[in-house]
Amino acid sequence: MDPYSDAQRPLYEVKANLFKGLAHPLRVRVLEVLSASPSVSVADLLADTGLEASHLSQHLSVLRRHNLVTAERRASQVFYRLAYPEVAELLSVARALLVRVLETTHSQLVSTVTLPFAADLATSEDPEMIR
Amino acid sequence: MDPYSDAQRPLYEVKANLFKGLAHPLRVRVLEVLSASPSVSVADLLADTGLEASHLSQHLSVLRRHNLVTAERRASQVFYRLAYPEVAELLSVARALLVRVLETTHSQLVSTVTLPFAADLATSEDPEMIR
DNA sequence: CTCCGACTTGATGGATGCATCACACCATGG
DNA sequence: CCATGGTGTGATGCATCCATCAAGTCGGAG
Repeated sequence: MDPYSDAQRPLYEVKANLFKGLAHPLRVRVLEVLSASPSVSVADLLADTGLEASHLSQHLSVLRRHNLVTAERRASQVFYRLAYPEVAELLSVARALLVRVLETTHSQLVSTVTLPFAADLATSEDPEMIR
Repeated sequence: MDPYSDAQRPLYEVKANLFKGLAHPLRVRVLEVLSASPSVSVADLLADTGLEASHLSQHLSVLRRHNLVTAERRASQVFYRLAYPEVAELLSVARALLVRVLETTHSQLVSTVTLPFAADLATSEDPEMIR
């Protein structure tokens, strides 16, 4: 990513671009693994994800391009780590949000399912609320 | 989003899906505006973003579907707000990460540009580091 | 009731991302 | 030097997302 152009674009565009880099399950998985270890070899990531080497490499390339990870070659092996500890923080906050979402929507769904008139109650709680 | 299927999918998939919902500049912009106000009318969002109504509506639909915002109709107007305060927190942490990235990459670029031998120095700092 | 402003939904062409296979590059041992 | 293990890059068909226009729905005033 060109640091000059990032510095000159609106922050919401730069943020959206960051989220694009994060918007694939396997890339999130890789970052989670890297959050749990200081440094991980590509071989270990291959074992963890079950991906073919070139497939993982493509995803790692995206992560590198977004400055989310750094790569270090040691002999014939390459090791990856998070480029910044803030990446782990971001994943952690995302998790907290999802837990919250899940608690809320799941409890609503459960109450709808288990109570015979719950559908009516749920509707009358906030009749103006469009979901 | 189906709460049951989210509860049953791996967390990294659910996270990635969340990031997909965030992966467009205008959706980030909307969330930022909503982070700054308790409740914002669609008309205000239209004015802020400069979008055509149907275009904004499509993006708002994505945000609703991802449980990031809630909508409330009052007479002929609709008002939006963040579904959870954690959404603002996530944007804030993303910002902190980007600031960090920008500081780091920008200072590297500046040192490369301003010092005649800086390119050599930057290279020898960590010769094993692949960027 | 009709009309109109506000907003949403549907359809679609073009842009971008993903998965896969072939090939390239690097490091090391024989 | 060649062979091999480890990893990265390029090309491409298919899937998904984005932007845009047309049409639909809701609420309220006359």
